[in-house]
Amino acid sequence: MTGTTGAPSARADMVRNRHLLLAAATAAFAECGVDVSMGEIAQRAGVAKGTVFRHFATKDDLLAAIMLQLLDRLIGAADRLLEADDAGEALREFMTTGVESLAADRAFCEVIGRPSLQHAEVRDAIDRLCEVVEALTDRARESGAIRSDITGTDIVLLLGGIHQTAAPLLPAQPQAWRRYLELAFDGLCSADARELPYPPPTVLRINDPSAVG
Amino acid sequence: MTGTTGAPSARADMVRNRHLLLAAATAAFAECGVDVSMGEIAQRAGVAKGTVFRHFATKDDLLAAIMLQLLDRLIGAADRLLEADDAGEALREFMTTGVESLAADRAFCEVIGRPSLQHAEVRDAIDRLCEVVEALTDRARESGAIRSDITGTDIVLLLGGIHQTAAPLLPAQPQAWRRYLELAFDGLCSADARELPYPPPTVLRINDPSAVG
Amino acid sequence: MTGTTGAPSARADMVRNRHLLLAAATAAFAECGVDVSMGEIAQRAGVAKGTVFRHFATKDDLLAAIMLQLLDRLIGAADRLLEADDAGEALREFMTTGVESLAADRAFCEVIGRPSLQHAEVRDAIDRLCEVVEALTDRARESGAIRSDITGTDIVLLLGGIHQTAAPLLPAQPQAWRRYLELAFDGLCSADARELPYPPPTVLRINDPSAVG
Amino acid sequence: MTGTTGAPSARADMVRNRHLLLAAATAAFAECGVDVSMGEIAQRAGVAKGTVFRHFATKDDLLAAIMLQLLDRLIGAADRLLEADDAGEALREFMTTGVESLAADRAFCEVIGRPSLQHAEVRDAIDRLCEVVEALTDRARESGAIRSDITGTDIVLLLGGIHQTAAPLLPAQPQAWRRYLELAFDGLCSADARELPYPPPTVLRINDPSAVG
DNA sequence: GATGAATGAGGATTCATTCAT
DNA sequence: AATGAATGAATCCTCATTCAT
Repeated sequence: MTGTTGAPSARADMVRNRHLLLAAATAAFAECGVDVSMGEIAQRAGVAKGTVFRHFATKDDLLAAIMLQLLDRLIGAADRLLEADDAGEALREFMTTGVESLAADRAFCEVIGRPSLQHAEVRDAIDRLCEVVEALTDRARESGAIRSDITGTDIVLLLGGIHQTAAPLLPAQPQAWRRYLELAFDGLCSADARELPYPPPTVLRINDPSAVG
Repeated sequence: MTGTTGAPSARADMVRNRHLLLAAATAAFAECGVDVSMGEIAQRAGVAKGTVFRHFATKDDLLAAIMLQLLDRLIGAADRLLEADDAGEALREFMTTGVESLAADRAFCEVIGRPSLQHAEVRDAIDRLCEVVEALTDRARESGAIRSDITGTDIVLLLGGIHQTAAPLLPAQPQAWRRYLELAFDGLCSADARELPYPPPTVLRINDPSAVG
Repeated sequence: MTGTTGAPSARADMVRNRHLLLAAATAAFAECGVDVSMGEIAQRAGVAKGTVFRHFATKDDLLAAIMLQLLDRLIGAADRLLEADDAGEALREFMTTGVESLAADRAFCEVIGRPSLQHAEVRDAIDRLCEVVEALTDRARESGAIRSDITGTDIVLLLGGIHQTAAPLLPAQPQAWRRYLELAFDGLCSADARELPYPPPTVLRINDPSAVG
Repeated sequence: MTGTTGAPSARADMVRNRHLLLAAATAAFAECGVDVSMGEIAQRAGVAKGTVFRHFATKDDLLAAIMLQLLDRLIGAADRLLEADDAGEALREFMTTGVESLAADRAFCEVIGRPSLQHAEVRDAIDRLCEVVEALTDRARESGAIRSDITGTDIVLLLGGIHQTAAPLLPAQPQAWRRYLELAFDGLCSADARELPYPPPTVLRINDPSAVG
């Protein structure tokens, strides 16, 4: 019956702190970029600096945890949309969710290529995301909703690209990404276009020069 | 007879150092992001730390100088392409040049929204770039090469977005951006698509919340 | 039973460090002037550089803290002497204490007109000092111990002046200030002298050109 | 006939530059204190930084040269006043000149105890100043204008002390030193006072602990 | 002799991380 | 497990001084 007693156990406190920290860090990174200090994050979470390090041994670990959160959310969304009737619409919805998530997070662009993304867990999550999006994309392709030479990894990559396209506008026009999402989607649909000039990425090994794919 | 003397003047050395520095800084920022230290840049350029500051009073000034370099290159390219016969092809060529330039520069994404971009010169260069690309886009639109609801600022923004899309792949596949450039271009051409859901940006005032355009 | 535990608490250590730092900084500023580096001060206090900044956010804050220390000591001394029977002797004693305190501090002269003296706390302390010394002076004047045209602010200013007079001698003759204190006091007592040629300062707003008093 | 030709010789230029520099440095030190940079001084003098160093090998040398200038002026003044009829008035006039000179120079107080004052030339000038002021003081003492236990070195030291007394007021009340000069003079005249409690300084070896006088 | 570019030691300050309580 | 004080490496930047032209 652990967890049902009135007084919060030390364990429960820890869980709560972890959530507090994750939330505070997400907000801090989103607003200020990856250069926010651990001190600022601790302050936002209302805990002492030492507590941050008890939960996340290094700043990179914290960053990784946040990325993991985002990735898990996306994986979940993609998973659910696998059940949808209209495969094309499902893909579009997934991308909407994806770009919207990124749009709230100034850190994402900065974080690409940081050591944090070399955390095994993050890499695994990216792999899983690519897999499920691959499935989503297969269905859309098979249903004729998108052209034939688009892969799931393309879709995953486009999320960041679309976000970046709109990024400079976001402070003034927080919804501007919708324009570029649609534009990208139109590209994905143009069935009559000649084939894309460069082979699709097979694996997504971020910043890993050994993965000459 | 200026410039024909054999011995390098102090002035000539200074110009050389400035070039050395600009090159070293471009490379350093591209590889390591905006957080490379001025010391690292000095070392790469083979000069003392003080010399960096003699040429660029602050780190932001150096960053601005580099951005200016990039912007000027793009402005020049766009200017020249204004003379081309095939307006659609000209636009595509401009975008190719643009994305290629960005692809060499990891700092670009990070730099969006930094104070350096509030340097008047940088803002002016962005304005000029938008203007000339607007002209380029007008011609392409009028010739029917691209759909009617695309503006020059869209194009400028897409440069960064396309680059970002491919960015995670670049260490392993340095040409991967070509795929996403083509994909984006297909989007620009899909004449039968419904109109884009969000109005085009009118001005590009990076990170300026007052510019609700 | 607070304070009776054997092991020194972190808090107690901090207080000790703060005292160590204040002492080290006072000595360092006194010996070397305001240009001693924070590093030197840290070293003298036997702590790391970061610790100095944890206690005093900027060098000016540290300087202000030291000045505050000195001022508080003087205010306390003046306060106590307000109770003395012989008003003239009380004033003389206060000045003795004052000059003696300054004599240990080479930084005092340099610090006049530095931003640190614009710290509100320091200004307030100077105001308070002037007030209590004004009272001390009033009593001395009323008792006929000093001439009629001398104000408390004159006295406060004289402290620095007497110290400065002897300053060049202090390394070789640490007590030399006593000679000039006595000389100044004789000036304060010369009842038969004609009135001083320039009006007394009303307020002491150090380095504030707007305070044309 | 050197120096009478129309075209300025290199030598004449150098002399002019030296004067320019001395003037600029005096003004700069007076306004900003000893921490003005050599660059600022060069700029004020309208010459390049290298030129400053050709004339004054180090910053301390420049500081010494300026102090020398001031000391020479004071020596000259004292010399001339040796001829005056009223010995007491002559001393008072000398002190007026002296304090006035110091009042224009924020650097003076800061410079006491700097290595620059250990320049042999500066020490010699101080010795000469003390000598001639000693003579001036002797005459005043003999004429009964001042008390018997005051020496020339006392007078020289008082110059700095009187200046310092008024220093905090000078930005707002540039003439305030007159008040404290008069006050000091009254002290010097109080014939009925008991003897000063500490022996007079015999030599003035600024900041030289070996000169236990 | 004058110039001003280059040097590099040194300074204030920040911040991730460690550790005693 | 939480705290927050201490650490010290790293950063940007300044400035006296040197030196090639």
